[in-house]
Amino acid sequence: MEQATRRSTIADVARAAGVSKAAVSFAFNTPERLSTDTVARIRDVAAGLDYRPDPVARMLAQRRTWTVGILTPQALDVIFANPYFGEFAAGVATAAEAAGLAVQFISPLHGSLARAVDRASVDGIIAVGLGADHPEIGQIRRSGIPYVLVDSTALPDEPAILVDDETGARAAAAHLVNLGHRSFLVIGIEPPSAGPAAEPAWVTSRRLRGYRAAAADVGIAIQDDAIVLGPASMEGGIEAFHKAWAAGQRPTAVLAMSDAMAIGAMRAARELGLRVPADLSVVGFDDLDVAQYTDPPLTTVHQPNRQKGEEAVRLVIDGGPRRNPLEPAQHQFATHLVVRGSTAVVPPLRQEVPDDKA
Amino acid sequence: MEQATRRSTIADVARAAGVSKAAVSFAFNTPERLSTDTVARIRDVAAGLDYRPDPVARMLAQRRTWTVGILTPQALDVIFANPYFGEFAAGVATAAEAAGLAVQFISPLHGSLARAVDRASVDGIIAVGLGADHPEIGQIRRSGIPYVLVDSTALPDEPAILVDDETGARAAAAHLVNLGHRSFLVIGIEPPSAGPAAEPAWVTSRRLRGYRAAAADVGIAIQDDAIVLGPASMEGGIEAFHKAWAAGQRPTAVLAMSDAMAIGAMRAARELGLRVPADLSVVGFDDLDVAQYTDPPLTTVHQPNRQKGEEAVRLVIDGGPRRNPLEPAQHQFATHLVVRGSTAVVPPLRQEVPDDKA
DNA sequence: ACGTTCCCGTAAACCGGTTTGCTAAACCGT
DNA sequence: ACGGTTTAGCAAACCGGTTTACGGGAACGT
Repeated sequence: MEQATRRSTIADVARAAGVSKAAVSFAFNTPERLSTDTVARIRDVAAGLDYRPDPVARMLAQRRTWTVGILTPQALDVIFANPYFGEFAAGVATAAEAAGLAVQFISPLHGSLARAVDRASVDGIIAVGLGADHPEIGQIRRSGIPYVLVDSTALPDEPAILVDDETGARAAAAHLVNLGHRSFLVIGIEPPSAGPAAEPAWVTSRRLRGYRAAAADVGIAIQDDAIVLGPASMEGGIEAFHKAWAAGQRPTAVLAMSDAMAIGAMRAARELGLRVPADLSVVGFDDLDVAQYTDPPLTTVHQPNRQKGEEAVRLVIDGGPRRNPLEPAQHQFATHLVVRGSTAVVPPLRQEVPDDKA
Repeated sequence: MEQATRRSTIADVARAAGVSKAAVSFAFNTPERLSTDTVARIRDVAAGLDYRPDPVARMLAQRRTWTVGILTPQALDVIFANPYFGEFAAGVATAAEAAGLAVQFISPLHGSLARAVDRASVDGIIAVGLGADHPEIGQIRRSGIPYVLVDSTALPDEPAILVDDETGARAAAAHLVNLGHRSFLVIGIEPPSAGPAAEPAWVTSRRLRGYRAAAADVGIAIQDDAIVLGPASMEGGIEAFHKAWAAGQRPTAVLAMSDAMAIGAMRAARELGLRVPADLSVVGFDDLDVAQYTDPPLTTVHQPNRQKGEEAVRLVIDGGPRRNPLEPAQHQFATHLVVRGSTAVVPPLRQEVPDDKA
């Protein structure tokens, strides 16, 4: 029982093969610099010692980590609770794998995102859902590491993946308006940290603008008390709906800013004896895979979750210090409404609500 | 516009502060070794240069990466398609964060898991869903890195997170049997690689044993043509059900080995005009969060997905070379059936099927 | 006044690779 | 036979930290 046998290093291999460390390195990385049989011999010896170059030492020497980080302001457990993130991460993973990159998650360490960023050894950062005013993005900007912002707002030339939230939201609300709905409940995503919920750039605000625009088209104003915020999860959706209901809201339609919350809202509504969509229409946002499998299938605003992830990797990869200035630093995706079964015409009894508050 | 300003190193700080590199290092890691004002001065200078110790160099010197890896035999995009994995990963993330560890995903790189493992710089590996015969786990064993096996089979003393699959599966099938069902379709998870689907240790086999045991209690045998395999995703469930249906299977109940597949199966059944649970009962496995939100809510076998992840981290953390031998290397979790709305008594018309094949 | 201890800080080795000259031998054409 | 070019391989610097061994001086005990 020898104790945890120290892994063999490049020096061991060099010694055993009677060559220099450099030769061993070449044998693996630049074989054409050596004669074929030397390469073969070295590789044999290496295999015999089952030598495996230490990835960390390699990273240090090359000053590349071959890793991209996904940065999130929330703890990973809340992040993973929302399938949206899974789909986005799947996209990141796909593109990363193609580029030979590993994926690492960076989330607050003992409450501090800054600490986590410091600890992280990555070649690029994909920051999702950080408000533009978030202090950490300043830290990242200074650090010189390539990064890309996702689902947040960015300076005009800052690398970012954007989505046309407003148009999508507007389509969602317009759809409901066309079905005769006039009484809405908006379920929004609360901002990650304690930041002011009203930062005009936050996703919630953008989508809200869309909702309001469509409502305004028929002379309806969405009051502040018809807006309830919560975490983007199914539980969050349940709580949000119950809270609104308890506060006396009796909407005929729900505009949820995330499918997870929409699903939760449907559930909560059903618990309260409402049928969806007969008594209550619900529209989500994201178009998750599951949205097709809920019952009723969820009407929602489609955004290309996986593609966003893939594109983010691409942007961050050649988004180094001196990017090709011809290539756009930002990539905006379109959104569109997908009508499924969770929306229907306004229930007859509620149809005539001449004024919002008469 | 100076070019990508090189980040300041420990040497820069040392020079600027008029001390040695060692002092700088101490100032951050072992401040008590220095006088308080020296520490303060160094920290000031460091802050001024916004010095941030290079995590990679630190890893090399300490020979610790402060990272755990989650190893999966499938590509990450398919992994993330199953919410089960998200919940498990959430558990891992929670425990990792508490221990100050980062989380990295290790999945096949250009088709090779071995290559991915070599590239990965982690202190411990959580391998999920690898068959015990998978060659890579040999590689991991040899590498000396602490690891823990999840959802696979392990040698008696090998660190592993286990789940009582058989009991849970048996409960699921027994529930259906009690409702009068006699004609089943089993939807199983296909093994990751091209390995023989029949490796007796694979999850699918364990759960199948449970199903068969309960069926045998009433003299029913589940034939091989009543078993259909597919990837553990909603799409996989849809395809599986359609395939079975096309092959002439007309079960009154479906035993799915994953909730994702169960949800897909419900969907497929509905497309074929079957009502769940009136015409067809469906039982899943996993008890995902979403299982509560499908309609009908899914009857399923509960397993503690998040806890499994948390416990895996714990095991791998102090599962180093010389673990405390008193502590168990393996941790087995119990399972139990959660009855919701997707199961009901067998439809009257199908009630009398005297012999399986008369 | 002197040996001992303690405190503070330094120099240098080290972690395990990669990469940059550089040299000695082989090859080449004339 | 000879200068010029390849080719194959080596030595050493380097990446950016951590850690061990050691030394100088102040404080302490007697």
